[in-house]
Amino acid sequence: MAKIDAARRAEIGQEKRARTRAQILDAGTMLLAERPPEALTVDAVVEAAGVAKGTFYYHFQSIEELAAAVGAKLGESFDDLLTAARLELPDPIARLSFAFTQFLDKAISDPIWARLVVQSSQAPTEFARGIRAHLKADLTEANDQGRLSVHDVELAADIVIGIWLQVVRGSLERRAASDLASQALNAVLRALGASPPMQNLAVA
Amino acid sequence: MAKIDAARRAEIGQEKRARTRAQILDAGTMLLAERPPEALTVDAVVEAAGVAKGTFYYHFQSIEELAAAVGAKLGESFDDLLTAARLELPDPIARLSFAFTQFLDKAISDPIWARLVVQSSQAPTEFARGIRAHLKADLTEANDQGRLSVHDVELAADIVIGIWLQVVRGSLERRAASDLASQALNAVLRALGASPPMQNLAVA
DNA sequence: AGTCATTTCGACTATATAGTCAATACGAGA
DNA sequence: TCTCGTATTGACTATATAGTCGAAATGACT
Repeated sequence: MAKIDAARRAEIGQEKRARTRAQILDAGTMLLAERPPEALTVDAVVEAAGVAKGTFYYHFQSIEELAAAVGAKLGESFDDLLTAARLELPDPIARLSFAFTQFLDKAISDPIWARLVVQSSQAPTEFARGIRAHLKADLTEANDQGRLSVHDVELAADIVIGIWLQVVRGSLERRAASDLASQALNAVLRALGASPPMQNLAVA
Repeated sequence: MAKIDAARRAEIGQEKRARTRAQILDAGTMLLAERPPEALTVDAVVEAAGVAKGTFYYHFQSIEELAAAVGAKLGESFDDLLTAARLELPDPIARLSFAFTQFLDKAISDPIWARLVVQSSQAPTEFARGIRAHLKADLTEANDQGRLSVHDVELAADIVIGIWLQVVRGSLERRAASDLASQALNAVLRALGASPPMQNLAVA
């Protein structure tokens, strides 16, 4: 007897636990891509994840908590797409353009991700506010440099986000044209009254 | 006895019936402005409408049918805002601009309507397709006149709709600036690469 | 006041979904 | 093989929602 290493025991379970949690999270991701959280049932999740009902409640307190976890994961995916750009591009419009294109390319190549983002855009979540905050920072900087026709930053953000979201919706319903991303980006820049970033960056 | 006029009887009930149906429709409109149809329950509707459950099923077969009726009513409200413009404005860009502004003004002055439209934009309904069809017709005509930079009509439609929807969302969360509508319209026209309509709208 | 087609009501049964918990399975180390 | 902390299971109770239906109310007309 004697030695009962609690920490070790917890460690042991961790892998199995993490795997099951990931299963549930993936199932939730898939389901939340096609319906709003209000219409998501625990039964549907456990069936899709292939686990028992009790297991769901062992990992999450409620559907809302699962939805929050999915939202957090989604937020990370956005950060992943951005980190490279944020450091290397000093020009705010170039940064904005790069991010816009990155996100759009991702949406076109990963429809489930795209559907999830579109669904999430309905009820402003934490990650959505983060994205908007970054965008507004870039827009403010560009505006301070006198490079925008739209001086209202909130409106400018709505223009960028609005076009992006609707173009993504369009790409989910119709086949996306090959030059859709650059076409959409140009439209955004024209809408903002911003000239395209000077030199060609890695945008092309 | 003798005379039992069935047609007359039906006519009698009509007024009461119409009133109750309108109550349910209004309640459904209010509730669908704040949640998606998948999350709407019959109990919630009948409570909001102040009628018994059986009454709901006497008028509608299901929540989906109610949602469709609300959608149809919404479609009519769009048509009402358009009919004046459609006949009097021969210029497609002027027409588009007028409609955009009309819809935006309506959204700003009627938040419930705005919320309902935003909610409805998630799952493309019949009326949404109608709006888009009209828009595409105007855009096609303008493009045929060589007045657009965006030649892809689907993309052009997504730009207009996307900006509109997101600006409406913004106006629901923040206070709308006084010149929001014209600012947004100018952004749309720039995005499309269309010069603003000539001076007076009454002339081509 | 009486008649009767129409409308409304709400109690009732079905079913679906939420949330709990005692029992079981798992698996690394003794 | 056995122990024991952790993870998983699924049957079970609660509650919520769907959908039905006989009874009651309504009101124009006689």
